[in-house]
Amino acid sequence: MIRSVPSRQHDIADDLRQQITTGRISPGERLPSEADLASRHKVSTVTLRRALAVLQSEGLIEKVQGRGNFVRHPVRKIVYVGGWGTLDPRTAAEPALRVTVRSTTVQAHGQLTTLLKVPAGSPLAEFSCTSFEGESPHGLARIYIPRDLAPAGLLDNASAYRAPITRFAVLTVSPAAVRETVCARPPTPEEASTLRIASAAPVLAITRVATAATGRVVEAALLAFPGNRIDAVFTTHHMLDERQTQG
Amino acid sequence: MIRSVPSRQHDIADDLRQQITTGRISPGERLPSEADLASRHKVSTVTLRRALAVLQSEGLIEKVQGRGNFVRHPVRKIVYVGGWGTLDPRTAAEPALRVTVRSTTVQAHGQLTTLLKVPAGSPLAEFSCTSFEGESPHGLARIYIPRDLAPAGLLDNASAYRAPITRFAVLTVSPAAVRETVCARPPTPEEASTLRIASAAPVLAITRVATAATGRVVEAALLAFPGNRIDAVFTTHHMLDERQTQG
DNA sequence: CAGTGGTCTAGACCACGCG
DNA sequence: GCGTGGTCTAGACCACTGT
Repeated sequence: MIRSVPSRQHDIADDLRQQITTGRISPGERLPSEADLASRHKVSTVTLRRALAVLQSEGLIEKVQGRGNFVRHPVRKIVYVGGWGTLDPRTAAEPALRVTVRSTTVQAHGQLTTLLKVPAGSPLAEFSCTSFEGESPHGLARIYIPRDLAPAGLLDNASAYRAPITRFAVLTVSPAAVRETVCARPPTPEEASTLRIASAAPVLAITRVATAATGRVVEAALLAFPGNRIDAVFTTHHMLDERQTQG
Repeated sequence: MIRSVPSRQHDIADDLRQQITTGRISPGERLPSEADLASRHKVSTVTLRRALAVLQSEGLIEKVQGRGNFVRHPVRKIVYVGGWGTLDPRTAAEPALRVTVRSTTVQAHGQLTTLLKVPAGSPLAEFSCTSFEGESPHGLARIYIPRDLAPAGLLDNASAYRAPITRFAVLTVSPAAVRETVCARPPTPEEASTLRIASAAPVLAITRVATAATGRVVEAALLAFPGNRIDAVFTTHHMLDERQTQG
């Protein structure tokens, strides 16, 4: 058995997890201070903090320096719908989320030149998006579009734009192809603080490149979500020109 | 500035990361013992171990109890190709990987009944796959197929099966639709030990459900990869007017 | 200011791997 | 047995948040 030596930190994590999932501690509520919890469970602060780190990596609690540890609101998993495709019913039923959008113009550099296949220095419209679910942020995006393709209105009045926020979509036309690359990685310091996750908690990072029928790349998006708060769903339908042996 | 107080653990992590990425410590090589490193950097063992945890969560090192900390082989990112689609050129160029496959018959239960849309207790063929890149494991899969759809030969002679291993494909026919759900989460204890990652290091978990044209679910696969060692790529083509021909 | 989390120390003991 | 990593302690000091 792997758990032959049940570590104190996991015992405590299990105990607190129980209290959270059974509702004995309500979402939004503050946990007792770490010093309290440590003395209650008769462990050192280091051990107690490791227990909390487990819960944080599971997305159950949120740490705020100087204020305390808080139970996150019920893990209503956000659904990211890949492929610019049809909307999942669950997405349509998404609760109201707030999205802040800030748009600027930047020059292509580094990775962006590769993704967008433009020379360095090309003017790009950059949209920095952060979405919130109530208080807690739950998504980050930087979307880059060649300057001449950016919808004019957006640059002036970004806040008026109401988009399918789980996708951070800005384009108004459907591209011919979308390639999305997904990986799990530790958050950058900026992401960790913005999303209120631990530097140990993974983010689900999605790099989305949309290409027009002409082959021109019309959008590159760098998205980051708290790994435990999102499911990215990709649906692929196969044309019937392939052999279909299922009766 | 976020780094106003550059923590010792990050300084050390940065230093070691430098030595690893510049090749001053070779892949496969063992790092000095934690006690050594701690005294060299003049930090406590706890702090040094936190520094190593950072590198581990980045997939740079591998900890082996009783033996030491080892530099992982160059992060050759595995590419998981979603959607049962055409193979990415990079996938075709994948190095030889070893895959172990163990097949058994189980009865549908829990989540499986939902995924496969079969009643509890239905006979399923289960394929437990582990793939290795040299020494290090880099992927886990459990694939479930309704018993009557399982290729007969596989059940008897699984080892003979050589499949596109980055996809853990078992089906020999293309399904009509594939839905893949991706999330990042902490590994289960089993995954952590099999993949040799920390319990804090995220796995990229992919749940794949393949459906035939009839609507019958012909496969459910639960995949887990070390988050930092894989990119999952999903490509969606939109054929609004143009009938695409891949190629 | 008091209370909280964030980082760190200088030890200790245990479990594992290997000769 | 010995060296290794894994867990833990009982403090300490700093940075942040609120009053």
